[in-house]
Amino acid sequence: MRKGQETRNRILDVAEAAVLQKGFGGTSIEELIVETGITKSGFFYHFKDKNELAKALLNRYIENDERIYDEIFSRARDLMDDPLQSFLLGLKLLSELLADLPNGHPGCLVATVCYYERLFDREIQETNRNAVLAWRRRFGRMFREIMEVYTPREPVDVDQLADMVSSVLEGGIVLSKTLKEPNTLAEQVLMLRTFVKMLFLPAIESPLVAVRRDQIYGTAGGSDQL
Amino acid sequence: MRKGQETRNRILDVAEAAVLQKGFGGTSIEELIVETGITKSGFFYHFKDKNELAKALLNRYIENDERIYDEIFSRARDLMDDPLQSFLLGLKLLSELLADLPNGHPGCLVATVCYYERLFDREIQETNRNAVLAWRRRFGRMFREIMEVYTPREPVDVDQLADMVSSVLEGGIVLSKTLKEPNTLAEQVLMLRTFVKMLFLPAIESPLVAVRRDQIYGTAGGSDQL
DNA sequence: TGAAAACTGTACCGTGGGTACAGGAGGGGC
DNA sequence: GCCCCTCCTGTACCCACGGTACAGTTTTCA
Repeated sequence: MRKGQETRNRILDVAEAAVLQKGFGGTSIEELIVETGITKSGFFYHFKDKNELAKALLNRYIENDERIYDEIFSRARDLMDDPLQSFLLGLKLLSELLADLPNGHPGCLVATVCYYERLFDREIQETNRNAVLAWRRRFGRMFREIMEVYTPREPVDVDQLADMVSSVLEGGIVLSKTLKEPNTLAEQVLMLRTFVKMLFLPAIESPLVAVRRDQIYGTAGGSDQL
Repeated sequence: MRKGQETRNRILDVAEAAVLQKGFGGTSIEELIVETGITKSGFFYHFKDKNELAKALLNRYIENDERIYDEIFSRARDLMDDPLQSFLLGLKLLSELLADLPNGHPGCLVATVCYYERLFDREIQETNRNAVLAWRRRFGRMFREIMEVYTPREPVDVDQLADMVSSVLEGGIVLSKTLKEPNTLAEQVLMLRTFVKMLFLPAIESPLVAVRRDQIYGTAGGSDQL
């Protein structure tokens, strides 16, 4: 039982890398079994067909993705008490993590599935949709918390704001991969951070404003701390 | 000569729709010739292999894409004299155009190629890279013009800012397609517009602005003008 | 030690990408 | 009226890949 899981995971590891580079249609089962070091029969013992492989791949990817966001933003939450500062720190940590990926971000499976949709069954499409909705809820929750304390400079819909985080990440990955510039993704995340900062931290300067708001958030020194 | 081009374009039309839904690997030549109403030999008369089809598809897509941006932003330029107002109008027009697409945005071929890269030759990858660089130059040019008149509230790199436009578009497409919510893409573009607006149109209202640069950040009340 | 789990090996099928030609319809230029 | 060129059709064939079927073998662990 343990051995089986191990092999299964090895297949998934190899498959994930291949699929992110070549898409599902471009990845052959043949190459997966060669690289994993098993036989075709062995492969079909673990996954009854390619669709089932995709399902397992996507679920594992989403779980891992969620875990990373959990870690980063809960760490940021521990370090900063203020929800906005905590979120801004989270974005900074995220951008650092992305910048440290040795070969750049390998790609997002959600996007891969999105551009392959019609060949998968409803279940996978629903899983993918739910993953994006989970991002919306995650970041939406954070922005709602922020909005309990801060008033945005411009009127914004919380869900749309939350989606902006996902958009910039997905788009940043595409740009980074296409340009073969690993940094681009990290830079885009920092750009998003600038957006959020500007949206909630009014430029001011004017102490008149802050006083009336029964909260004064002060930051010292240059404008680019976490 | 005219007849040939016509057939070729029909193949490309069918292929583009199919590829955006199922990826290159998921699109069979068989289905293309059935839907186009030609024979296999006919297909290979126009394209010597799938790679050449991809090349033609990508080039046509990019050309069309550029044409659309040219139209939108030059129209905006005609209507507004100020570079910032013109750009903001352009984003508005773009979001309206995207919102009016009957079945939502069909997907971006640049992203499709990006997630399929390894199976194409260097030429296609370079074409794709150049398309993204062209976006960077296009929007970068616009932001540089804006910056001759306006000073951004936060220090930003022009190229990174330009890339933000591409990121939000690419990411918005992925979200929109995955969620099956056509509006999401248009909303994301408007969100980006909000970002640009905030970045260049200083908050306003306090003539005291910048009194003290070693600042006190407060939160202001309702502040939702352009 | 024995049953279940985790495979291997072999053989076979259909589909799809691709090649190789041979030939035919239709139009334009001479 | 003929010829040539473009734009195809038809046929036949090859290999890679996804997938099935199933019999047999090794490994694991209770």
